[in-house]
Amino acid sequence: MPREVAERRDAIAAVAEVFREHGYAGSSLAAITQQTGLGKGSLYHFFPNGKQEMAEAVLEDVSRWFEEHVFTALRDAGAPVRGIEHMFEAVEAYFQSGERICLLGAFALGDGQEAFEGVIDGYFSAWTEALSAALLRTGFTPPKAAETAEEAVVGIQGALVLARARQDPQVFTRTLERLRRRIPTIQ
Amino acid sequence: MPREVAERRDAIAAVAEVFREHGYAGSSLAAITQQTGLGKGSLYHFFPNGKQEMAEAVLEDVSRWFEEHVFTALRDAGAPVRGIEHMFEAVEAYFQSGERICLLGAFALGDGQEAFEGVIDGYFSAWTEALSAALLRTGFTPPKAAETAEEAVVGIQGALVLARARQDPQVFTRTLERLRRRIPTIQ
DNA sequence: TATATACTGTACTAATTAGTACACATAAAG
DNA sequence: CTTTATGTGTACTAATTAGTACAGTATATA
Repeated sequence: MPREVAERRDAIAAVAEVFREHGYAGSSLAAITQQTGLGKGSLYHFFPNGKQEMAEAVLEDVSRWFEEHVFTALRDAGAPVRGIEHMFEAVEAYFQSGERICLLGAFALGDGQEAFEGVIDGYFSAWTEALSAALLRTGFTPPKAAETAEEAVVGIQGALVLARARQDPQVFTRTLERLRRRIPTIQ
Repeated sequence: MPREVAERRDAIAAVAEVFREHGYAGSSLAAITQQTGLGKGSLYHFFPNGKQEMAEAVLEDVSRWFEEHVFTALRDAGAPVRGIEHMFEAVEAYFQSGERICLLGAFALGDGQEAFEGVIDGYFSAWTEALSAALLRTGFTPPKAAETAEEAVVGIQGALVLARARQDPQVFTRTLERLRRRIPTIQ
C-alpha cells in the first residue's frame, strides 16, 4: 500500500510534471502545491532553496535517467548496435511517442537557460558523444559518426518541438523511423 | 533621424527581444518596460490587452515575416529551386547563424502553448506545406517531398534547441549544410 | 513506551505582479 | 494659434508571488 508520507523522489517526479506543463517561470508555487498535492511545508522540506532547487533536482533526475537507461547502453563496448536500438526504444517510450516534451530542451529555449546551463549542456553533450562513439564502433568513420549522432539528437529535439507545436505526436514517431533508417546497421 | 515617439511596430520588435530572452511567463512588465525603454503608458496604449496581446502581436509579426520573406518564395510556382535556396539563406540570416532562437518553437514548448496554439500551428503548417509543394515541383515524389520537408523543419528547430543548449551556434550552421545536401537539386 | 527524525499544514511577510486612471506632452492639420 | 490624434510618465490598486516560521503529526528505532 502507498505511503502516506512522501519521499523526495516522489516530489521530484510530481514537480517535474508541473514544469513540463507550465515551464519554469510559469510554475508558481501555488500551481506546484496544487498539482502535486504537496504543501509548502513539504516542498521547502525537500527543497530548502525553493524553486531553483526544485528545477535543479528535476533536471538532474531526467539527466540521471538518461544516463542510466540510455547512455550506459550506448557505451557498452561489446554491443554498439544493440545499444543504439535500445536508445530508440527507450526514447520512444520516455517521450510517450511524442506526447511528452523534453524538459532539458524546453529549459534550454526558455528562461532557465542561464541558471541551468551546466546540466543542460552536460545532458546533450553526453548524449551526442555516447551515440557518436557507438556509431564509430559499428564501423562509421569518425566524421560520419559525429555527424549522424548530432543529426539524431537534433532530429529528436526538433520532432518534439513540432509534435507539440502541431499537436501531432506522429511527427515524432515518423522522425524516429527516419533516423533509424539513417543507421543501416540497425535495420 | 529617428522619431522620438514610438510606433507600434517598433514596440513589437522591442518586446519580441524580451520574450526571446525570458520567455512569456518570465517576461514581467517591469522587465519589458526596462528593456524596451517603453513605459507602461506606451505599452498599454499599443497593447490594451496587456501581455497576452503583446505576445499575439509578436508571434503574428514573426509569422508574417516568414510568410513574406520565406513562404512566398517557396510558393513561386516557376522557380522552386530558387525558392528553396532562398529559404536556407533567409533562415540562416534570420536566426543569426544559430545565435537566435525561434520564438514560435520556444512558445510551443513553453507555457504559452495553449494560449497561442493557433498561430504556432499555422506557422509550422504553412512552412512544411510550402516547402513540400516546392520539393514536389523539383521532381520529388509526393511522399518523399512531404518527408523531406518535415525533416528540414524538424532539423532547423532541433538545431536551434541544441545550439542554444550547448551554446554552440555551429550546430545550426552544420545542420543547415546537412539539410541542403539532402536536396540534391539545389547543390 | 520513549525518543528522535522525517514530514506536513497554516499563518504570516515583504516584494512583485498585471493592470488602471489620468494628467500631460508632442506633433500634425486646420 | 487651436484642435485633434497619438503617444507617454506617474501614481495607484488588488492580487499574487516566493519564501519563512513553527507547531504539530507520523513513523521508525530502541
